[in-house]
Amino acid sequence: MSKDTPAKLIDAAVILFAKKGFSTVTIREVAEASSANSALISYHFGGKEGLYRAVLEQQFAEVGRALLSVSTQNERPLDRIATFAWAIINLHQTNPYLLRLVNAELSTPTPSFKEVVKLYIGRNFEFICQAIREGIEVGEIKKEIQPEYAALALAGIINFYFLAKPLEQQFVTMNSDSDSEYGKQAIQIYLNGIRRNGSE
Amino acid sequence: MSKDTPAKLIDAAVILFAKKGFSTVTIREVAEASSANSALISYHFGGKEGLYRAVLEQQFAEVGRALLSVSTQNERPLDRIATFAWAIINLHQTNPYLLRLVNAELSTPTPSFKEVVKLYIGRNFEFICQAIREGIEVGEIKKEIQPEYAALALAGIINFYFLAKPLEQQFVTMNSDSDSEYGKQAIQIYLNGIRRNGSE
DNA sequence: GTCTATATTGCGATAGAC
DNA sequence: GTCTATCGCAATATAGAC
Repeated sequence: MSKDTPAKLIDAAVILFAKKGFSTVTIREVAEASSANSALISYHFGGKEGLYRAVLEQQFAEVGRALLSVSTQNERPLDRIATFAWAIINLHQTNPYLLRLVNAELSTPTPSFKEVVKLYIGRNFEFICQAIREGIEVGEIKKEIQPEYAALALAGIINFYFLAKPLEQQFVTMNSDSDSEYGKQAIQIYLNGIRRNGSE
Repeated sequence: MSKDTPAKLIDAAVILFAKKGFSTVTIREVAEASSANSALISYHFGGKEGLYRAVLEQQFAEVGRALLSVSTQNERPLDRIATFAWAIINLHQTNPYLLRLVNAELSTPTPSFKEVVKLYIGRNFEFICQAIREGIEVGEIKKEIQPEYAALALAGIINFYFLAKPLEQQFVTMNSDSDSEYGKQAIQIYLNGIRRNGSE
């Protein structure tokens, strides 16, 4: 059995919205890419805006699933941070459109987006902050580190690479395992950066 | 004497393009914001696209200037990297529209963007790579570090914070010197992360 | 150089047959 | 549910007076 029309439309729209941004994409484009009729977008989703909302919901459902496994583990703080970072890297690899969609909303978040994001991103942010606080308490992490800023630094070092990939490819030649190679380097730099060294 | 029309148009367009992205902004909006006539956009810049190109050029001229002062200094590698990072932070503080303009183009660069940007960003990227290579040679930086990936990590740790600021403010309360506070933490983490420790 | 008025295009949405 | 045809609108660009 082949996919039904709403699913076909969403699948095509995810790619187009991620690549070109909401306003640049036309419903005729989406229709052609999904071999459906443009009128069906209004019929099934109430319009272009409704299709976009459906796309966001489908994509963010993935985030919740991916990170559920991490937060239930119980390693030591530094290891927990590394596990989390790899989960994010894996998420971006398996779902390359997610970050682009988020990015489009970064500068001027829409109200509906804010709600969705605050839930998913806020949860992750708190998870990392907590791991850092614990790390400081048990002496694994330098006590000068401020958990909130250090959490943002981790977000930057992991996410920016995937975000700017189209630009980066103009300067660095990348192959199939550049992502995990970057992950190794980035996580190593970050953990060494916050780790409390014995001498101190 | 008041500013001439092209300058007025560019100044208004910088803000609008940064806030809303190229396709969402209408020439009528720009005209109203700059108290000029919309027809003058075609007259002076040959159209909306030409105005956008002029905006990018004006903004990126700033980047060139900011980096110039850094690259002429001649510190040791790690200090040079720190000086560079602070210059970028300062650039974002004094010019909050720049990164938003870049961000809008991150996923799908337009032709005008590619030409202007490849020059400026490529130059910065090479500058950092070179500093890292030197740092490895003189034993200041771990030899396992790969210069290209480490340069991308620095870009991420510095730029992402400013990029995602509208989102971050929902989780962290920020004040006027949060930027430099973040800068201290981020640069400290990064430099400690790549620095060769004495024992090794 | 600057204005008004308009030409032209392409969008999202819908009416109505099937 | 899906199609064709079309409406209504808003956008860029331009022609032509001043």
